[in-house]
Amino acid sequence: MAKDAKQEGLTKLELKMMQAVWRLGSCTVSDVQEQVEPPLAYTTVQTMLNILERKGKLRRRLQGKAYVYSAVMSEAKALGEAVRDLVDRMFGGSSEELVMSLVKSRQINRKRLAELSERLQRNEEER
Amino acid sequence: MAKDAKQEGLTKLELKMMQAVWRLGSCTVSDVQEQVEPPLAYTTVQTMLNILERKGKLRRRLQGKAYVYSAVMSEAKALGEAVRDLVDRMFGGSSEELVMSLVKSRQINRKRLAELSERLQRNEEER
DNA sequence: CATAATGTCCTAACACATTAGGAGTTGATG
DNA sequence: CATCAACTCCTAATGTGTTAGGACATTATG
Repeated sequence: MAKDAKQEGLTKLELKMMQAVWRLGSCTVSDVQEQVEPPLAYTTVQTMLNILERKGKLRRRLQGKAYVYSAVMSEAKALGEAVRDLVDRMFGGSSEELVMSLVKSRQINRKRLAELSERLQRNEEER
Repeated sequence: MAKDAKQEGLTKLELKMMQAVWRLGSCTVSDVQEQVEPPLAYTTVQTMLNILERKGKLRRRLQGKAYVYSAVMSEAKALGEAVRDLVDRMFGGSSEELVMSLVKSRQINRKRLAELSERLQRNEEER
C-alpha cells in the first residue's frame, strides 16, 4: 500500500496544468508552456509540473535531454473524484442533492435531464 | 453596482464556517465555535467570521455586547454557485457532462437518476 | 471597588500556492 | 574548443489561508 499521495484538491493553476497534460498526452515543459493561458515563464511551468509530480499526479521520465510528463490518473477519473469531493463537502454526500441543485439553480432543465437520463438507460441496455 | 465581493471559491474552513451559520441562522462567535469540528480557539473562529464578513459572505450587527452574524446568501444559492464553478472549471461549462461523470464514476446509478428525473418532472407539472 | 468573564481588535506565525530568477549541465555549432 | 541554446535544479519573494495569542473594553459579581 505505498500510496503517499493524498489525492483530492487541485488548485486553480494545478488544474490548468493537468488539463494541458491531459490534452497533450505525453509532453514537455515547453509543450505545456505553449498551451497555458495566460502565458507563464518557462520556469514557472516547470515548477508547477514538478510540484504535481511530487504530489503524485504526474509522472515523468527523461527522454533525450528533457523530461516528458504524463498524467497518472485519467481525466475521467479525476473528474469523478472532484465531483465526489464536492458532493461530500457541500451536499452531505448525496449526489441526488447535487443533481437537484443543478435543476433548482437552472443549470439544467428538467427536460434535458430526462432526455439525458433516458439516453443513459438505453446505453446500459445495449451493453 | 457596489459589489466588491467577488463570490466564488470558499476554502475548506470558510465553508465549514458558512455551514455552521446556515445551520444556526443568526449566531454569535460562541455559537459557531460550539458547532465547528474539530474544535478551534474562540479567536480563530472570530477571525474567520470577520474575514467572511470582509468578503461579503456574512453580515453582522451588534446585539447587546456581541456581534450576531448571518449569511448574506442562502445555502441553496451558494450550492448552485459552487456547482456552476465546478462545471465551468472542470467540465467546460457543460452540466450534462457533470451528470454523465456522476453516472460513469458510479456515484449515482442510471435507475436512481431516471427516478429522480421523473420525480422532478412531476414536480414541475403540479406547479 | 477589585476582579473575573466575555467579547473585540490587532498582530503574528506558519503553511502552501504562485511566480520567476539565476547558476550550472549538456549537447549542438561555428 | 568556445559559445549558444535548451534544459534542470535550487532558491526566493509575494500572497493568502489557517491558527491563535495578547491587549483592551465592558459587564457582572464578590
